[in-house]
Amino acid sequence: MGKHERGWVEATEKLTAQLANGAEPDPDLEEQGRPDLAAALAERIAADFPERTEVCHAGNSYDSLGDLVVDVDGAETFLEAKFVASGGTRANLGQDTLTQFGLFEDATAWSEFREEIGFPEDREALLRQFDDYPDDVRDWSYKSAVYDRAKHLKNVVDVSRGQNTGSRADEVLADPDATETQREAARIINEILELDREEKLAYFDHLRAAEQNPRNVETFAHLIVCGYHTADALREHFDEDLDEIKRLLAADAYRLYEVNRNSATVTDENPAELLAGFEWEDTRVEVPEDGTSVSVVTGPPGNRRRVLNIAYNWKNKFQGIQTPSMNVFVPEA
DNA sequence: GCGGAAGCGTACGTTTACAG
DNA sequence: CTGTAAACGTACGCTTCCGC
Repeated sequence: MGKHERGWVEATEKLTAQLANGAEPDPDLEEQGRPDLAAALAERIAADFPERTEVCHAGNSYDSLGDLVVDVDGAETFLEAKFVASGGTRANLGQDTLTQFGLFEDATAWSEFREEIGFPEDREALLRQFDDYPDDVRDWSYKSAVYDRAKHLKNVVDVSRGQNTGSRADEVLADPDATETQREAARIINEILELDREEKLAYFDHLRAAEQNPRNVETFAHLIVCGYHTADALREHFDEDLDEIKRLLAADAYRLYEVNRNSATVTDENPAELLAGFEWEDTRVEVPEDGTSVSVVTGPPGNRRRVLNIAYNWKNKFQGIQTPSMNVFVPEA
């Protein structure tokens, strides 16, 4: 959900609370929010908590977890509500999230690491090897100079929608009918892909050598599993709330509700079940020798479990070009 | 046990909004 | 305008399943 959508989301959350309390819904909120989704969620809360005495909107207040708090005779359950357009609860995070939130001590951020090893210069040198760029590609003083040229190389090898750029480059190189220009573009694409892979492996070597902060790793994992999927949400809850989250999970007092924006279907998830059997001991980020994603693992040697997978990716164009990012997945089983 | 279909997790692309 | 975060879409490719 985009940051631009906070407005209607919050209005819808507040409406949900009013409806679940059997109160008259505020017309302003009905105007700003999605009354249909609020009604669906309120109905579901009513069904799940028939003995409720009150539902409060917790808001985005920094000292409260969840979006809604259901009171049943003084016992509170915290609900995090997500309004989604399609399935999947994965998070996309900024490229430097793990170092920003102190999962590693004294480790260089990914963005900074690339600068230090001269990745941008190496990439530029590779892009400069092609000399048939159109006139409108921007000057090297713009970051977009890289994007424009990469885009052009993709056009030259003719990558179709959804096609993996590297596989297409391989096809071109294997095609006896490909032109020299196409081969040159394909070769450069592949060299940049390789450069990026090397860069990631080198960064992982760096991460592997760094000290970790187990408490921060544990906090990060809990927040992700509990539905805090944006940098802002992580920031709001990072420092203070781990113990509270663990208390709520142990007391089975925390739920995630997902409302589909199109169908108004409500599904729920109990993070406590997702984490059932986890022993929060020796929690750390496992950084593989040969991959481009890391895992948060926890538990003693005999009962080591994977909590999250975190992939280091670039969105847009192809790997090594435009938007470095981290995709977070909760492994299925 | 073999080849193809189906299922599924992930890799990575596009779109959109917004800050500066 | 440029740069970027985040939501969302989609298909690759690794299993697993299944008919033979």
